Amino acid sequence: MRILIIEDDQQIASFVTKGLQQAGFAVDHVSDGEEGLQMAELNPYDAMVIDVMLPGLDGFSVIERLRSGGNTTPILVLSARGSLDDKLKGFQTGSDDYLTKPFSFSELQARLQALLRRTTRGQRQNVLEVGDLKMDLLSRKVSRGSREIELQPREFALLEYLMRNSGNVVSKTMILEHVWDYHFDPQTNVVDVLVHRLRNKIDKDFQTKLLHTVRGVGYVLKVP
Amino acid sequence: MRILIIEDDQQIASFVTKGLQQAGFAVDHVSDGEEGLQMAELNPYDAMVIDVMLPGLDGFSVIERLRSGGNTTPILVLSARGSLDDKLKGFQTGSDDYLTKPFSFSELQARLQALLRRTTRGQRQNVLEVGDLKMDLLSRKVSRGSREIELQPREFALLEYLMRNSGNVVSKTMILEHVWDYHFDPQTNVVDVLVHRLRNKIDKDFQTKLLHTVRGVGYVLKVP
DNA sequence: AGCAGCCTTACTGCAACATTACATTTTTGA
DNA sequence: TCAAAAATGTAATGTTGCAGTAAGGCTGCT
Repeated sequence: MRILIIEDDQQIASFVTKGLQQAGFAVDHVSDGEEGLQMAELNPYDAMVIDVMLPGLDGFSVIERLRSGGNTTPILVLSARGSLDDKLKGFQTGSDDYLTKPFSFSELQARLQALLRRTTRGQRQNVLEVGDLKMDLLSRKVSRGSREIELQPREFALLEYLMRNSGNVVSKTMILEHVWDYHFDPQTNVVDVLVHRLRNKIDKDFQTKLLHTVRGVGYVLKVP
Repeated sequence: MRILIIEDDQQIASFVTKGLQQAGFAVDHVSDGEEGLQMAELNPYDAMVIDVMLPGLDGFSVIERLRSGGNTTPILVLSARGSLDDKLKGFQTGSDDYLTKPFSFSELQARLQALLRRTTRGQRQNVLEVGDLKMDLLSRKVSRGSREIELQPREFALLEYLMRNSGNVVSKTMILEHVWDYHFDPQTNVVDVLVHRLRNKIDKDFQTKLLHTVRGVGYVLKVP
């Protein structure tokens, strides 16, 4: 899940950014409207958090320009307390929810997740399963059979990608794009190494292997 | 479900009263402590929402007198922002949860419902336990095994938060919000330092460690 | 056999976390 | 009310472990 935050207050921005990262989101943060607009147009975000008070191009203008450009990404607006006009204007211009400062992080997270749930309507599940391998996306816990498995962040991201595409072969290039956000060849064997580490954790101690390599193509996660 | 609200600020009172009525609760509202006490003694409420700042008899006195009279109705305390003392005093005097102003209605509703869920099935919890670590919320005493542990207020608040979420990872952001009531990034390592101090007291002299760090995410309190 | 593609292992840089000392704020008690 | 003591916050420094790199071994295909 990729989130873009456009907020000029460094303290709030840092707080929200770190909080969402710790909750497992991939977060980008910019401090002004112009830059935000560019980022939003260049990358496919699952949601955005936009402050209305911004130097230069303000939040509403950003939203207007995004929407008129055909962008339908869900947007959570941050505004100063008690300004009802802001709220109305927010909904009119095409945002999906708002939050007045000061807000609590847990509330922001709750609303953001509600927004994501609503817009992706049922597409995304909270639990992925392949054979006896289970992954809970909310608690970020992974288990095989009755045994819990501890994964590092990168390993988790890789496994998530493999599980979302289970049954299908995913190429190294695709893995690099989705797990590392690389759009070029790193000229190293990062993927190989990570696959190896993941195998040690999910396949090594088990009879039936789930992660198979397809020579010359890539990898598949499936029951044999 | 009957709820009593003791709150002198008319705007907040009206806001909360209407909100809860629309959510299907039967709500009574009074504006001062004396009257609240009488209402609480006369009627069987499922929960109460009490402001600490009240004209005449203040909120804490109300709670104290209710509790000493044998009343065990769950209580949600409303207090001014950022006053840690209030929180502690709140728990000491026998309230069950607190909320600092300004708060959002959805948060109040969520906490109230959590309170009702917690208290209606089974007894109200005055003691939290994780492994051999015990915390008594009323007497504010903490022990591990047979050994008593002295904690500072902040340490106590942190441990309480960890214990209430034992088994789950809590992020630093969440800790900042619930233990410090910060809604921004302090840009310092307060949390790290406090965790270290807490560890010295609850884990250092013991074989099995309970407080584990999850790199990049936060901390968990659990038996390994 | 030879080679390309993959696996395995060891090493290392860096960021996150732990630890410590010290400064500041708050509380306490005369 | 003031000063000592306690509690909490800040910042500098030390440590650890994840993740990226690269070298060398293995495997299966032509």
